[in-house]
Formats: sequence, structure tokens, C-alpha cells
Amino acid sequence: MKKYNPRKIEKEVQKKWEENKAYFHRDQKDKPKYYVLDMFPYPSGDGLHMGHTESYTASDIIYRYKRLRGFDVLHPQGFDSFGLPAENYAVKTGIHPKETTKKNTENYIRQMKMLGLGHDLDHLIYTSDSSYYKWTQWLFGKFFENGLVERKTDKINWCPSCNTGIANEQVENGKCERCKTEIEQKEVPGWFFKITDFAEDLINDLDKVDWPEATKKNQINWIGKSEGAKISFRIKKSSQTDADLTQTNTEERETLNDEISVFTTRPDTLFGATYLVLAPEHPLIEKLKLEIKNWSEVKKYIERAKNKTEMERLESKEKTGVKLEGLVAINPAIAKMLSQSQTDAEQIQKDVKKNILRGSALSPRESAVSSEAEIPIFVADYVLGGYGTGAIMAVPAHDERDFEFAKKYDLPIRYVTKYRIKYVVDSKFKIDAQEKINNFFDWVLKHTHPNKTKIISRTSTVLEFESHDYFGYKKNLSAKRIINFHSISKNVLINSGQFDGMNSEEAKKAITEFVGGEMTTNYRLRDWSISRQRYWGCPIPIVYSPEGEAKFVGEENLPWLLPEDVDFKPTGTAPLAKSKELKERTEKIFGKGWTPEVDTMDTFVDSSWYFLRYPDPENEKEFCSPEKLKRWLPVDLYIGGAEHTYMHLLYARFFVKAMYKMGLVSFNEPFLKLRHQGMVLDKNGMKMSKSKGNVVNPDDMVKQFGADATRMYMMFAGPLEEDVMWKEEGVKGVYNFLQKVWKIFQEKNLIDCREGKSFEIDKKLPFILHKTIKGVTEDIEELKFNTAISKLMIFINTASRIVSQPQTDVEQTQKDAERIQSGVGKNILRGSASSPRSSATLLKVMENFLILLSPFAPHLSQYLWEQLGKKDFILDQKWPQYDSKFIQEETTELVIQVNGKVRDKIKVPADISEKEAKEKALASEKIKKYTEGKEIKKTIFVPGRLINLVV
RNA sequence: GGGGAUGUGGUGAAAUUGGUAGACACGCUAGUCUUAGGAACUAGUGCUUCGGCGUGUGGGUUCGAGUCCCACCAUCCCCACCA
Repeated sequence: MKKYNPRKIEKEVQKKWEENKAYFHRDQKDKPKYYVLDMFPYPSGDGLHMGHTESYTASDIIYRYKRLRGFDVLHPQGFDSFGLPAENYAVKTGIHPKETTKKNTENYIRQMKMLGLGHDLDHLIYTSDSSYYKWTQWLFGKFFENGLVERKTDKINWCPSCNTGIANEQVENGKCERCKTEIEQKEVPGWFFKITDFAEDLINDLDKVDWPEATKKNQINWIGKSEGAKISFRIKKSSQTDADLTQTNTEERETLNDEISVFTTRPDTLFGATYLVLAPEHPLIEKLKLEIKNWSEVKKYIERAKNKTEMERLESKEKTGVKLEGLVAINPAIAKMLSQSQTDAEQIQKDVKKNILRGSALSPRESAVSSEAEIPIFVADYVLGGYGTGAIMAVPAHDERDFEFAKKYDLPIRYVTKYRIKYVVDSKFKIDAQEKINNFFDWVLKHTHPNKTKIISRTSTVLEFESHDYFGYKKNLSAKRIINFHSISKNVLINSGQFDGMNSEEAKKAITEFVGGEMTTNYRLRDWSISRQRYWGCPIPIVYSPEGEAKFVGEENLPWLLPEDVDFKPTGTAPLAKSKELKERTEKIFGKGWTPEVDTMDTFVDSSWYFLRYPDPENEKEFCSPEKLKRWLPVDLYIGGAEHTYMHLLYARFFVKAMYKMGLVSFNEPFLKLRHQGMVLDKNGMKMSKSKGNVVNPDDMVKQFGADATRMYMMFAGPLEEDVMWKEEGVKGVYNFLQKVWKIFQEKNLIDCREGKSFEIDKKLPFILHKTIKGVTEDIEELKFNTAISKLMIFINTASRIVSQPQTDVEQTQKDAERIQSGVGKNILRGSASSPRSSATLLKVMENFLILLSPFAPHLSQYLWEQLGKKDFILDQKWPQYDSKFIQEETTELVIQVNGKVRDKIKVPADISEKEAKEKALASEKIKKYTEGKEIKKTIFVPGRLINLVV
């Protein structure tokens, strides 16, 4: 018998596929469409890694399955071929990125063929090809015309090593996600996509798509919506001397025109705002420097904050800041209260004085300041320049960070809300735990503010008290198991004049209105900065008039080619600035004095729409024809790594939403269903990395085990979304399986059949086949490839026996039947399965099995298919349907439980009635042991499955 | 600090969604065989003091819990001074 020789088989089959263009995609309009998409690779010098192998295999299985199910399936591939590595390589070696990219993509294509991936390689996309980036530029033009991309000078994240700006999403822990260099903030003019315009839709529309929940949540988190208010604080010059401070006539002091606008989610605590804090980057600081008495100190602090690396910021958790001497802000709520009524004003002054709490004793100086609406202003780096307005109102009583800062700088703390909390000990909790309960109550009280907590009642099982919503006691609220219930009354305002007694939620709006503020929604998401001062990217199709006005180069000038006459070396100014050709081209077309934009686009722009190009990759008139867009999009299934949650997946969604708004597409979510593959780890569960030298690559694995085994192992090792540990011992399992498949097809009996000899087959073979069809089909639909494969294994294990010894060993056959896969249970076969006992049936069974196997092991199944005398491709067959009449069981094993414990199992007809089942159960010797002399109080019967006797 | 995920044999993992825990594999143990191979085949393989006990731990709901509820522990990932 010939041995299973994957290398030989796979080469032969691949050659045949290629010669016949088996994966060439032609629209078949009579069939329903299915679009299964891979995340296209960046063609690096290392070739495909195992992560690609896994996710591409998964999508390839779906592709083959859907094709067999009669769908017209689009399964395209391409290359995200612009990007830094090729450029850096060019800097090092002088080889043009074009060359590197070509070489690398060729290697990728070779590997994809080697793995037997059924991509349509005749319609590949390269984002660095001008026939593609022409449309990237065209889209940019559309965005430009519609005001969805704008040029502004803003602080951007600058990577000093890559010498380019990068997007917020590309910063990891303050470092460049690519080269791990500390990111600096730099003011650079650049282009920004207005992704923030779509923040709300980007959150809400996640409801419409079938994506992993974790991915959705992460995106929502990243967008970071928070509702609150913008409130303005007027600024005044403050007196400088202690003597002045005693004359607290605020009206006499000069009010400045500038105001400080803050964003807060807790406008209800405005009366408790006892100081303001500006981020070091806040523009007002520079603007008011003449008014700031301690300017040199402030300036020093700002400089230091700027130069602080992320590491330093993380290390020193302690908050720092500097007070802006010479300036004060006016708490608008208190000010308005004071001006409203003299009596009120007196009252509030009294209240204020009475309710000031602080880390240490009040100094006369602060006492004077804090008893007014005037509050000091600080600059501190715990406030971020990039979030909200870059300024906060600090409410130390109700915010942990503000509290910490206030304590350090000895600032007033004013409580303006309170909670009522009640703990009730669970009645089931026995009284002997009284000590525990006491300890717990003490613990709770210890963690509240002793002088701000009022105990309302305390008994042995109830503790009720009032406190402020200061964070302390919130931690570990239910730390001890003995408490089963606690209630928190609504947060209610105090020390807030006319708002006292109002609940916190209502007060947010009321107080905001009261001071003329505005309820707003704030997002963490920033606009997408896409300008890159690098060479190997898509040129931004913009030119500037002599007056400096930006103009889109126009559709007729597309593609706006990437110039070739440049030096790649990154210097911080864009390489394109050195291109003579680009400059001449610009002047030639637009006139003297016109200059080209010299930045290139972030490569994520290229990948934000590539899936729209696939249905119509050769179209020279449109990025994709409307008919093809309508037929193929949105994408039905997208498989790829979870690491793209914040960047690619967010950007692509934004692009489609913007295009929808512009009327370019008729859908607003690109990917209906998304699944991630897990990571491929080494045998010890470690990440693979070059530096650790534990990288496994597809070439070696295919050489060693063949493509089919490599593919199958990745799928068999566990669920798709979980990590796979690459253990070579593990590959053996699927290799053995493939060998068994090979062997069964070399059996004499099967060969005889093929040659037309009639032959009695065991009637259970069709039964198992139909079970397998059902199981494998359901599993593939749910992307549960690991269990689908196990079902194929079960089929082969049983079938090998039958095929190798068809006439004999009835007992063994019976045993096999009992071992049939889990879904079937240990059922006895239906005798009535109408299997004509002929060679035709055996062949049919085995043919069907090959079709089931083919998505997983396309080479072997095709090879054996031909061995059965077929001339065509297994790809073009029909996926088998199971017939439920073959699956129905006549008898079943009934589990008998006594008090919920399994005590016996008996074989009974599948449709046994409860009454009969009970009789049979009680007749069992094993059961009698447990029921003897006892009354059966209750019987639970699950038809066909189990009976539970309660005694 | 916030968010998320995961805990099941020696190992990777199954479990029709509340109904026989450990399918299918790897590994291991014994045996058979010989074109000595990456063999193949057969039997066995959760623990056990043979009463039982077993899905990270402790409670709860239920006739019945890996699955549902509460709390805790551990590991991993992501975000992180986001007002």
C-alpha cells in the first residue's frame, strides 16, 4: 500500500487548482452572495506568521463550506503594502520600497498557495499601487469637499525615532506602538479626519452588528463618552498682600475678560468647587503670564511637566502643581447666590464658614479667601491638556484626585452632597456571628469620615448612617459576606443654598442652568491625525496656493503619484519636500508659486476602505461600481486579530459612516459579523518572538507535516478565538487522522467497490454519516471547527473498521455503534435505515465524507476524490444534506437518578412514557437498593433522557 | 484605579444551554504484529481507603448546577490621573 505522502499530494493538487484557476472569482448572479474577508497582511520580510495561518485557514474553511452550500463567495486577498518597515529597510539598504514590497508580496503569495488557501489570487489588491491609491486620494478629495477632513495645527503625538506624527490610537503607554520610543507632544500642522463627528454613531451602531462583546465594549470605552456640563469661571486679579486680603471687597478688583471653561460630569457639586486646575498646556496660562506674579515658578513647572516621560509620571503618583499667584477665579454658583440676596449671601457665608473641612487647621489667609466666591487657580499635570477643556473645577470633597491634591496643598474641602446608607444583616446569617457583624460595622464606620458621618441607627443587625459621597467607604462596600443587603439613598445636596435637598441628578441640570453653563457630552476620542512625514505612503492630494490656501488636486490629476526622486532618510521634514519632480508637477499644473502637500497619509487610511475595492478591483472609473457595492457589501464575515480593535476596526467603521453620509455607499456598518482568532503561542504558552528564538513558521510546518495537517491542527487545538499553543506532539493527532483517511481509501474493499463490485455494507454506515453531516454542518456554522474535526475523526474511526472487515464481527460492529459521537449517544442503530446494500452506497458515503472533510483538508480530499475516479473538483460539489430519518433513534439509554444522583442506566425505547419508565426504573436491582422501603415523593421525567426519583 | 476574559484529568480540550462531567486528541500503561516506521492495531487510563469524591474557593436557588444567583481567590489581556 502506498503511504500517505502529503508533500506529493499537495503539490499535485495545487498545480491542478492553479492550472484550472479553481479560485478565480466570477460573479454568479443566480446564487446568493457571501463575502468572507481576511484582514490583509502587511507584506513584511518575515513572511506569513502563524497568526495569519490560523485566521486565513478559518476563513478558508468558511469559504469552501459556503461555496459548497451553493453561495457565490467572494474570498479576496491583498496587501497593505505601504508602510514604515519597507521604508526603514530602504533607508538602511538603499533598496527602493517598491522592490522590497514586490519581493515580499511574492513570498506571501507563494505561502498562501502552499497552505492551500483558496483566495482569488487573480484579483489581488496592493494599496501601494497607483491604481489603488488613486481611489484613496479620490476619497480624500470627497472628504475634503464635504468638510470631513481638515487641516489644523494642533498638538500631535510625535515619534522622534520614526520622525513622524502618529495618531492617538498608535500610542501605547506613551510609547510608539511601532518602535517603542517615548512619544513627544509637538505642534505640527496636519490633516485630521473628523472622526469625532461620528462618535455617537460609532457607539450606537454597534448594536446592529454581530461582533464579540468585548470588542464592542473596548470600542465604546475608547470613544469614552461622558455626559456633563461646561461651566465658565470668570477670572480676577487678586490682591497680593495679606493686608489686601483682609479687605475682601471683590468688586473693587479688576475683572479680566478671559474666562476659564471647565468640563465636569458633576455640575451638581459646583458649590463644592474650591479651586480650579489648568493643564500645563492650557493656552490661558501663557496668555495671562503678565498677571501671574510667580510666572518664573509656573513656567518652570510647565517646562518640567512637558519633559516628564510617561515613566516618570507613572512612578511618582503624587500630585504636583503650582498656584497661579495674582489670579483668582469666581465660583459662579456662589457668586450668583451672593448677588441674588443679601440675606442669602449672609447665610451662605455662614454656611461656608461652618462647613469648611480641611486636612489641617485653617490659616487666616485661606479662611478669608475661601469664605468668598473666590477660589484659587492652579496648574497641575494631573489635569490633561487633551481631554475636555484642559481645565477642571476641583471638588476635593467628592473626587479622589482633587482630595489628594487639596490635602497636599492645604486647600479647603467643602461637602455638598450626602448619602444615606443602610446595612441589614441577612436573617439567615446565624446569631453566633455577632462578633463578625460588629467588626464589619466598625470597619465600615472607620472608612467613612468620622466627623462627617452621622449614625442614624445601629443595632446588632442593622447599621444606618448618613455620609458624604466621599470615596472611602465605597471601596469594599460588601467586603464581608455577612451583609446581604444595603441601600443607598439618592445622593442629596447640602450646603448648596437654594438647591439643598434636591437630588444629585436633578441638580446637575438645575445648577448648570443657574450659572449659565451648558450640558454637553464629551468624548475621549480625538480627531484622527493622518499626516505622516514619511515617504512610503499615499501622497495627500492637496496643493497650496501662493496665499497658502489648500486645494484638492482634482479628480483629473489622480493618481497624484508618489514621486521617485527623493531621499528616504527621515529628518523630521517630509521626504517629499525634497522632490523636484513633485514641485515642478505642481507648478506646471496649478501655476507659479503653488506648492504641493508633502506629507503622506497614515497607512490606516489605505486599509479603511480596501474591502470596498475587492468586488471591483480593476475598475478604472470608480472605486467600485454601485451595482457591485450593492451586491457584495457589507462584508458577511470578517476574521482577524483583536489587536485591531482601536485602530483599523474603528477607522474602517468611521470611513463607511462618512461615505454613507456623503451618499457614496448605502450601508453604514462595514462588517456584519466579526470574529477574532486567538494568538499562536509556543509550546510553553509564550508569545513567539524573534528575540526569544521560539518562532514557528508556516514553511517549516508544512514541510514537516503538510499543509492539511498544519491547517487542521490549528483548528483542532481549541476554539478559534482562544490561544493555540503550538505543540508538535499535538500535530500528530491530526496527522494520524489524515493517515487513517488515506488508508481507508486504499482498502481493498473500497477499491473493489470503485471497480463496480457489489458489496454488502453495514447499515450503520449511512447512519453515522448522517450524524456526521448534521454535526459538522452545525459546528461550521458556529465556527466551532475543533468539534467539527472531532466528529470527522469519530466517523473515520468507525468507518475504518467497517470498511476493512465488512462481513464479520457483528459484535464489534455493535460496540462501535454504541460509541458513536456524543450527539448520538450510545444508541442502537435503526434497523430500518433503508440502505441498499451495494457498492454504490459505500462509495456514496465515502464521497460525502470527502466533501465534509474538504474545507479542512482540501488537498487530501481532492486527491482522494480523484482516486474515486472523479475528474472534477471537490470544490464544485454540493454539500451533503442529512436526512433525519437516518438519525432518529429507536432506543435510548435512560439515566435513572435517585435524589439527583445517577444510580443506573437502562436501555429503553426512545419514546418511552413516564409511567413505563418509572416502572422499569423501580424494577432495577441497583435502584431497589436506594428506594427499598421508602416512599417515592416525586418523579421528574425528561423524555428520552432521564428519570429522577425523589425519596 | 477602570474595563474585559479565563479557571474542568498528566496535557490541548468537549459537554445539545439546568439533565450521564471529561467527547475527540496528545501523553502514559500493558499486549499483538513486523517491509523497524514519525509505525500500526487491541485493551486500559479523573481521584479513591471501593463507602464514595470530583469542574479555582465559600455560600445560595433547584428533584438535579461545570452551566443560574451572591461573595471571594488566582491568572492573563486591554485601558489608565478622562474630571
